[in-house]
Amino acid sequence: MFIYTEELAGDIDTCQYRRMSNPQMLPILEADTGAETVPCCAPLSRQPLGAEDSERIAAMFKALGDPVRLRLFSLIASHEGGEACVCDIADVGVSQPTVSHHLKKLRDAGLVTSERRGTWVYYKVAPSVVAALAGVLDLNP
Amino acid sequence: MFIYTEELAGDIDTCQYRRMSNPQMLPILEADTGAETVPCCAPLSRQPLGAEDSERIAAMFKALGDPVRLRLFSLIASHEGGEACVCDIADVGVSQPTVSHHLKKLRDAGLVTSERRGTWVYYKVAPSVVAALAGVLDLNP
DNA sequence: ACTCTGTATTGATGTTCATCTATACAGAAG
DNA sequence: CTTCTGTATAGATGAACATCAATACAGAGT
Repeated sequence: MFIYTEELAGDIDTCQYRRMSNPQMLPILEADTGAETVPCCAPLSRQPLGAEDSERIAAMFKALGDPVRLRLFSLIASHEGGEACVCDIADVGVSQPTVSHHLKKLRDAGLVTSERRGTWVYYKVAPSVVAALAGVLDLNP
Repeated sequence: MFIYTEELAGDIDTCQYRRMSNPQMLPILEADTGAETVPCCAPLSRQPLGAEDSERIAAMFKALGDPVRLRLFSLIASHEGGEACVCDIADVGVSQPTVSHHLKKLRDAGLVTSERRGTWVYYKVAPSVVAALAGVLDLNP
């Protein structure tokens, strides 16, 4: 399932890996930049997370830990191109300011990025961040 | 990455799937029973989650959304056999009642199960639940 | 300039939550 | 039965959070 760079495995918590289904290396960079790459860790079944890694990764899980945010995220992810206008996904049963608040939280967690195009704002998933999160959960490295 | 039962895909949110890396079907059952099987959904990039599915799955992400709980979970998952005594993982910087509190939350979320053996209590991961969570995050179905 | 629509921010409010101390419970060993 | 150790529960407290109404901001069109 995982191809894991063994030279880093026992050395430090933060290390590189790549998924077989999405074979791209993930260099270590800042998460909240919304860039292509993210810092991540070995699957949880490999080695326990350190205190700092736990903080960083838990923040991403926490962002998905609200039903409204998870729904918004899934609406973005399942939209064509992994991108959606706010106007397309705003109907989740809460007020418009609350939708905006939750989208900001998803953005701050590095799970989505936003871009204004004229009147509308488009949100898209940050694929490698999410792949890294899924990788952390992988129990069969 | 995913083999997805297409006959259910467009029909309803809750549907069956299996992972290629862990090729076992996951029939639909209760999550908090701690059983082998869990109810889960298509990857988020397939279709948006419904309101009820969002509640259920967000509860699992929320359980991993605290640094202490994520560390405890990783300590359990990375222990040999995916199982650990509380005494082995209790050193995460908070008091003993707080550790117990967090372990209960992980158990209530269906992510771990617990078993008393004599004086000690052992916690182990619920693998299919975690695999299902990882599957939900998969962006390349 | 003015207005209209889409999105973000501010400030307030009630709820949830993480944490602690104190205490209770369970099993083992005297 | 009593004591000791490991784990869980109860209750309290301060912080974080989800939500909303009101308001501000940004572009587009008239």
